[in-house]
Amino acid sequence: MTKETSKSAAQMRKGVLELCILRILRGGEAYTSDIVDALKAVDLLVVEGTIYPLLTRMKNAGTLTYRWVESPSGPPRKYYDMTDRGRALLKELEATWNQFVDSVNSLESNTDTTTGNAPLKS
Amino acid sequence: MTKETSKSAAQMRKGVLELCILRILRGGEAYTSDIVDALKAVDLLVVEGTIYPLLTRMKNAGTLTYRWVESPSGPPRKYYDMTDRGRALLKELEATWNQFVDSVNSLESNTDTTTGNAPLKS
DNA sequence: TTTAGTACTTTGTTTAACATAGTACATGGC
DNA sequence: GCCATGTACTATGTTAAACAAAGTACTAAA
Repeated sequence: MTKETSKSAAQMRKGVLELCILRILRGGEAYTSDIVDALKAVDLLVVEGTIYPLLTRMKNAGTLTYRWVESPSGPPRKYYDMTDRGRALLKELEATWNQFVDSVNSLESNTDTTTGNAPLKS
Repeated sequence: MTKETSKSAAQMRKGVLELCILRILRGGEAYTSDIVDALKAVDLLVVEGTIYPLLTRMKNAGTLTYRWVESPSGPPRKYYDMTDRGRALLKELEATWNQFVDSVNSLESNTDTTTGNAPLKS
C-alpha cells in the first residue's frame, strides 16, 4: 500500500470505528485490549492512542458503560458494555453503514455519469 | 437519521469521496456540477463547498487534469479527467475500499471477540 | 527497593468535510 | 448601455476524529 492510499485508509476509518466497537461489544463486555486486538486482527486499527479517547467519548455519550475489574497481572481494567442507548445507536449505524456502502458501490460500474451534455469544443 | 448518525455519516465519507470521484470520472470527463449531481444522486454529498477544494487537491496531486470548456450559459467550466496516475490510484483505492468493507463486515456477526479470558469477579 | 509490564490518561497535530462569503463571467430585461 | 439573475469557481474559517507520543498509576517479580 502506498503512502497515499494508507492515508486514505486512515480517513476511511473515521466514523466507522464507533460502529466496529459496538459490533465487537455485541458479543459481550470487553476491555480496551480485547477491543484493540479484535480491531487489529482485521487491520482496522493501528495504535491504541486512538481507541482510548473514543471509548471515553462513547461512555460520555451514554452508549457505553464500564465496570472496574481486577486484573490477574497489573492495574485494574475497565470492562465496557453497551447500554440500551448503545444498542439503539448500533442499529442506526448498521443502517447508515449499509446504505453508505451501497452508495459508494453504486458508482462502481458507471460509464456515463454526466447529464448527457457533451462538452463543447473550445 | 438522528443528529448523531448524520454526523457519523459525514465522517464515513472522509477518504471515500476521492474514490467516488475517480469512479465517476472513469465514465469520461465531467465538470464539477456533473460530479456533484452524481454524488448527490446517491446521497454521498451535501454541499458543493466540499467538492471544489477536493478537486483542486486532486489536480495538484496529479491524479486529475482539467481543460476549460465554454458554457452555453455562463462562465467557462473546468472539465476534469483522470491522468495515468489517477487511474493507478483508482486501482489502489478500489482494493483499499474492498478490503475496508470486508474488514468492517467481518465484525458483523461476532459473538466472542475477546481473547477468551473471562472477566474476573471483583 | 527497584525493575518491568500492563492499563489508562493527557496533550497536541493533522486532515478532510462542512459552512459561508466572495469574485467573475455571461445572458436577458429594462 | 446598465443592472439583475444565474452559473461557476475561489477563499476563509470551523469542526471532528484519527493519529502520535509522552506521562501517570498500579501490580508483581527480581
